[in-house]
Amino acid sequence: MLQLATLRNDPAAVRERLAIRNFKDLHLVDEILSADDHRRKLSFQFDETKAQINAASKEIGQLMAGGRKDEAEARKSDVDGLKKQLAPIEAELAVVEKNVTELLVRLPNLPSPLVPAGKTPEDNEVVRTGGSMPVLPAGSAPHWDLAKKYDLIDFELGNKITGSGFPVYKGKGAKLQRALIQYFLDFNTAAGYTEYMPPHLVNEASAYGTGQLPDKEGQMYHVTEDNLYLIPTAEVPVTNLYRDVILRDADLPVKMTAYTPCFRREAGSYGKDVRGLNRLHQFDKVEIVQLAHPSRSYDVLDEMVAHVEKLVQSLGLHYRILRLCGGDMGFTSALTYDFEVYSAAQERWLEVSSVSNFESYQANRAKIRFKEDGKTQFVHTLNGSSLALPRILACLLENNQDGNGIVLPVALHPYFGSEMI
RNA sequence: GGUGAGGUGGAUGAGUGGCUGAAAUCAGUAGUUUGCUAAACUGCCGUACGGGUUAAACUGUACCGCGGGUUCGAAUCCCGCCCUCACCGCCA
Repeated sequence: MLQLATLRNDPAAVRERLAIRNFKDLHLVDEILSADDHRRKLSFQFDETKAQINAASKEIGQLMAGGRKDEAEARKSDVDGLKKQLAPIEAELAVVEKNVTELLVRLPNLPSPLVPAGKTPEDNEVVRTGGSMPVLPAGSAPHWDLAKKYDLIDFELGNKITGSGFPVYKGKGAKLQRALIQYFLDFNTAAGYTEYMPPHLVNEASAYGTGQLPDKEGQMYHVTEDNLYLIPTAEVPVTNLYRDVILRDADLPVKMTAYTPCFRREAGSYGKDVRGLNRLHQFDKVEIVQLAHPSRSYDVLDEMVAHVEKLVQSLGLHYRILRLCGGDMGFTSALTYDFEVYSAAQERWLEVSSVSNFESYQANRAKIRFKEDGKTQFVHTLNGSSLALPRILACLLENNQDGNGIVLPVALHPYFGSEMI
């Protein structure tokens, strides 16, 4: 969530920034400020009254010790009166404090100045394009046909044992998944990211820490029996490794990478978007996460984008990098770059990575801080996919089909053990 | 799942009603000194929200797993919850 100080310092600027992402409830800014004002007044009253009570209590102790019982009793009745005053203040303060937080959580992050105005994906800015447009031979097929032809993925079996959106990878299909995961992890650790294998279920505090709760409650699978959530991305457990931690400035940046399956309910999705590997309830992804010094976070973002770009390039895919417009950006992000690769058989771009700077928005929720020159402040958190597997696989299959099989990029040969499927 | 023990500041660990926001040790940090791959000594060293100040200094409140209760006063007593550990049971 945003820091109250940000709102207090320049509410007009906050409204202006929020307008970039077409945020409608701009009145929340003033509501929060006046609620906070109220909070501060009550808090002051509470503190003052409580100070009197504390002082009196101390005195009573001394009077009792000195055997001056009558005076002590008199002071006790003073305290009684103060406590009667305090009760309503305390009750109201609790309500107001809760109210301030609830309102504040409803504000999305402020878009960085680089974010273009706009409402829909069409308004996203193409930053650059790379690789070359694949030319397919006659009779080429979309990946769901190829997956069947080469017996790589069995969607029907997935339907049978779980449901749609839960594919079963088989034989070389399964091995290719494993090869991709290992290749991605090696690529990331070579760039200085520490590899983690986190739990795939998280508790409520973790889901709140990275902003999945309360906004995206319905998007996660919820194990109600134990009140745990299946992770929608490794970002959640990995970022939360540092929840409630105060680092030293010398510790920054913290660079982490993890492979995990990701679970998403994707309520409301339908149509050709969900065909084959395009949109799944369970998929595999390798994620990179960094905790950065605020003054360096945009350099770090550029570095992460360059890192993912090299990885995409090494797979020989035609790609483009988009700077998301205000209307298309995630709730918690300040600036997001999406990577899309071109699916030749489907003739459409597929998102395979999303690299974002959350500035202090997540850090404020998760209380991830660092100390510099004696001052404690929030880190900036960043993360990106490096990479999500299904759509990469879709493009690899479609773009590299030559009638006899699938020609794999050189980078994967040592991991897959052969050059073709 | 059963039984028992326990959750205190970065770590270890004292603290069973007021002198404790919390001893001591370690780690960290600033400095002094002697000097050689380090030792000794001294100071500082939790977080949040307020008041105050140009900024400090200074100062108030809350927090000893979480929530509630008893009391003039709670880390300390009571209740509920969560978690951890040990042993047993089960089991990859």
